[in-house]
Amino acid sequence: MKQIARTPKQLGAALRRRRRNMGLRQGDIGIMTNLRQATISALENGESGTRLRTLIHVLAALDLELVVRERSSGSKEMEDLF
Amino acid sequence: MKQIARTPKQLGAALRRRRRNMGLRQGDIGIMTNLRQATISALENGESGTRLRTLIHVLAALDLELVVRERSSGSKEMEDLF
DNA sequence: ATGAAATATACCTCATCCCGTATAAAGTTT
DNA sequence: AAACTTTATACGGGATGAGGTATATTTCAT
Repeated sequence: MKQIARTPKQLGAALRRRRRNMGLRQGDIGIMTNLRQATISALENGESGTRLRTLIHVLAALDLELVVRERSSGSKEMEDLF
Repeated sequence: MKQIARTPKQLGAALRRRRRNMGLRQGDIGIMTNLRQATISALENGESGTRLRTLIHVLAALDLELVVRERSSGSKEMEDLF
C-alpha cells in the first residue's frame, strides 16, 4: 500500500484508509496518540493547519512512514493545491 | 532520491538536502512560498510544531512529494521519535 | 584572519491549533 | 424507524506557530 500525498487532503485520505483497514476508530487513534478524536478528524479531513507533530504521531500509531521523493509526473500548480 | 522520514528531523534533513542540491538558499524558498527564511530554518531543523501547510508549501517549491506506506522494518518506539 | 553570505535566534503581535468537554450530524445495525 | 455507533463541529482557554523586523552565529571564500 503506497499512497502519494501532495496535499493535506490526500494525506488525510491515506490515513483514513489505513485506519479503516486496521478496523480502528478515530477515538482509538486518539487514545494511542494522546490526541482528541476531534483532532484525528481534522487531520483526516485535510485541515492544512494541523501540526507536523500530530501527523507524525498518527503515522506511528498506524505503523506508517513517509517517503520523500521527487515528483514523478503530472505536477500541479501550487495554487491548485489548497 | 528517496528519503524515509519518520520524524520531523528526518523530514527536515531531507528538505535541506534537496534544497542544497538545487543550489537554493532558505531565503529563496521563503520567497517562493511566502514564508520567512526563519520559518524554513525551523522546518529544516525539525521543529515538530511546524504546520502541515508549511511543509506542503515547501515540498511543492522543492518539487518533492510524499509517499505514505507501511513501515518496512526497524520500527522504533514512539517515545524515541521526538 | 577578514569579510561576506547564509542560517539561527530574538521580540512583539496576531492567528489558530489542540485541549477538555459537549453536542450535532452521519452512518450503521436491528 | 429507532437505537446505537462513529465522526464532525462548537466554545472557552492555554500554548505556540508564523509574520515583520532585526540581529547574532555560523559557514564559506578570499
